Amino acid sequence: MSSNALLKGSLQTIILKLLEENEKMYGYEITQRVKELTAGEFKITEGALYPALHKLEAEGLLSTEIQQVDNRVRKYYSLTRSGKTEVSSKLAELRAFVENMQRIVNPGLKPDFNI
Amino acid sequence: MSSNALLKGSLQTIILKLLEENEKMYGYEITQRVKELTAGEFKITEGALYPALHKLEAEGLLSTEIQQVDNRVRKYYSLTRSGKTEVSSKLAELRAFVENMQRIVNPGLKPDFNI
DNA sequence: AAAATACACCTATGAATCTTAGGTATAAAA
DNA sequence: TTTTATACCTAAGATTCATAGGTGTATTTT
Repeated sequence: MSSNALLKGSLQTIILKLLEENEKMYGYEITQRVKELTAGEFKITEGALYPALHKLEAEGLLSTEIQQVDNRVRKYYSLTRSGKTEVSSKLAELRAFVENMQRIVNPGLKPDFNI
Repeated sequence: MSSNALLKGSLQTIILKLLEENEKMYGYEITQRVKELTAGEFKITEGALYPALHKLEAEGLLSTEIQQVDNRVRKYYSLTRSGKTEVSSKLAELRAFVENMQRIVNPGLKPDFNI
């Protein structure tokens, strides 16, 4: 996804958070939503996204449901119960990461907690 | 480094930023400084650090200087001119990453710019 | 009508980054 | 004397992602 090296490791967090807000989404929709939320700065490639979705499903964090729309197949993903728990955990990790990076790059500055 | 998946890709940024503030540092010192700045939450492993330092040196961003201290060898790293330029670029990337993650996980919230 | 783009899924290969697990050696502390 | 701290290093494997494909339908553009 995109050319930003920092993005490594953040894809699961992004997927889980979007599904926390949207009940169910399909793969292509996720790529578009991320593009639109970040003004095109994050581009999730399908080569990264689909394996990530399959892995989250295999771990029991997501469940799937196929739908036919105009002779096209859509595979909708939703959070399972343990998926919902995992979202909080991933967001806590993200907050900790940002705080710690702030301590390194902004030494002497009070950390903020709005992420 | 540590168990946080988000850290993937942030090591170069950390190294370059620490060297921007310290003139010169050696490898072991970097691991200790990061541990102390993050209250032990980021643990940079030597298996990650040394290859990263060697790569940054090979790319011309860092220069080295050997020193003897009590019969022990220390290899000090400093930013080259292009290393100094690269710091700004990496920090800009970090800010962009955080802002975009905020747009995803805190939709409807004003981004902050203190990183 | 034909060609290109958008929609929608997928996988395989390789690159990059990290963890784990070693190895070498000196100095200090238990 | 053994462990911990200091200080450097590498090799093998895991994980994650980008690139580059493949399949097929629907819509838009030419």
